[in-house]
Amino acid sequence: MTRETLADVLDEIALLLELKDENPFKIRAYRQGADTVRSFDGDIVQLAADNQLTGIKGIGEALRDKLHLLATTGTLLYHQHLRAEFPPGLFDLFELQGLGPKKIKGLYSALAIDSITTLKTACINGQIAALPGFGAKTQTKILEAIALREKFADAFTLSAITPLADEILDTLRLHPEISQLAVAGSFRRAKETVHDLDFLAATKSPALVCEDFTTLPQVAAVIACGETKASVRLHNGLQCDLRAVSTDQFPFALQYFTGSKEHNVALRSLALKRGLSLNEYGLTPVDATAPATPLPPIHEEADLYHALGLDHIQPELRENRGELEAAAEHTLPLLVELTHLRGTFHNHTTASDGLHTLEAMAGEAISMGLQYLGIADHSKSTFQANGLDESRLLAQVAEIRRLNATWDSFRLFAGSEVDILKDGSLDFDDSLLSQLDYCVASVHQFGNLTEDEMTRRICRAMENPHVTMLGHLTGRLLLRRDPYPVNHSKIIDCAAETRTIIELNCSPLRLDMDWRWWKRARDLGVLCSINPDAHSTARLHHLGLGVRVARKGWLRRQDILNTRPVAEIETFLRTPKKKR
DNA sequence: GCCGTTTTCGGCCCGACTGTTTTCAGTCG
Repeated sequence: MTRETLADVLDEIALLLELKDENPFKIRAYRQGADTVRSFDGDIVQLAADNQLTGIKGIGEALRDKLHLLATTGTLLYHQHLRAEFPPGLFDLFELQGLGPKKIKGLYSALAIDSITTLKTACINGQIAALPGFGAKTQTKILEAIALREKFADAFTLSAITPLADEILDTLRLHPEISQLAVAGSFRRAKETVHDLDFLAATKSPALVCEDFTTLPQVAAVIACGETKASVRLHNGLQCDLRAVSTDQFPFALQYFTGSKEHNVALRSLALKRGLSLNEYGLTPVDATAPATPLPPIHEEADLYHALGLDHIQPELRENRGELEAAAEHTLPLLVELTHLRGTFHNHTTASDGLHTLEAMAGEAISMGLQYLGIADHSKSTFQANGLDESRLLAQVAEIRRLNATWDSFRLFAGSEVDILKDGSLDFDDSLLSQLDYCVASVHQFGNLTEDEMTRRICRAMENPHVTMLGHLTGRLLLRRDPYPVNHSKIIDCAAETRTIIELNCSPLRLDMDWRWWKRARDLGVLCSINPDAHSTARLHHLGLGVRVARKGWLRRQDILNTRPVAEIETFLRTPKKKR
């Protein structure tokens, strides 16, 4: 039983209850339960098995008992019974844009439509347009949604759409009727993948701005265009929304459209407790007749948070994972910034599978204003990446020592990305590792082990006194390859115990360890190293992406090894691991 | 189903757009 399974079952129950037209708040409770399970800091599967799920916000008696049953027996009768009422293919229909529970249920009961295939056939035969509540347009839109799903099943990674977002921002900035402009949504919150881009414009001519937005050269199709809102689909399949508001409304709208939905729901509840109603246009007293305490003027987002008695919450933190409570108690973290970084570890050169030489990589790091750069080419077992054997590694170490003598205010650290073998032993023996400045240990093979085996294997590697840090913890490639199963809690505990640093690998497809685990690691005193895993000079610049993700994980300057100046790093690496 | 500085019952965030409607339901964010 895994955390994902627990959460998926709760989500599926929510869907089934929606189909049954159940109480929407009950449905929400299951959804929130699923979110809580996914984001819980700790071994929630074990807690559920031990029936220890008490005092967790969002999980009450009913969910606690159901999760306990699931974790101990692997199934849940309540879920099974609900499931038996509907065919399994119905779930796929929820992925189609424009179809929700009501319509799906209507399709099922009227035409026995129970899969995307049967739906497509019914559309082509014109049966959908004839149904009450449906029509010709709906039928066309369903066919479009099916085609869209076939073509673009995936979300987009944060880094993949950053240039596109910038491009559109640059164009919109030239619009004479737009006075303020921003991207909001999950992009602004630095989610690792995003489904759309949300643009927000302040203007006196909202309808005109919306219309002009739909004529951008990147636009392939217009989904909707109204007086204050427009939605388009770009040529690459990405949906982009624009909201046009007044200058006065801008800070409220920016907060609102940045989300997350969960953060906003919680924030609006908080406002209600203060007798205030919050929406994208303003903050107003619920009871207009009651004597109003005057609200401070709100010119920017920070003013809005202050008006609700909170410290300003940075966009990356707005996931309803404790940031509202921390803002009320004035204990929000002072988040790390790109300018804090002094160097970075885990980078490749032409010696293994990198594109650029030692000198070129060092040159780029120097031009970026860094004080040091850690080299960590692959070890011999990763033969497909031209991993270095003992003699080639020692030659590289000698070369690094020679180069270091040529610089006054920059240095390379000689390391290795040493393979963690199947049993948790390392690709090089201790006598060789002890000659390096540092060592990154990573898994590159046998990704199909069980969670227990994988966790034990990684923990064994961390117990080695020469392993400075753990590389890309789960091996995931966003939207391409699932993470291999590991018990994050146990690995973080082991890292704390063995004083092993965990890498935040900021290669755009990895962003691994996942941001959801960093706060826990940080609280246990585990240090983070933001590493680009750069295979070329250009990829060193992914450090900026790494900082955004680190911020999302609540990390401060002091939580990150490579914010330290070079002299401190030298001392740190010379200090025996146990005393670090 | 969850929750509590309106506390064990009665609330639970809020608005825009579309399509099929003739006053509004459904979906989305």
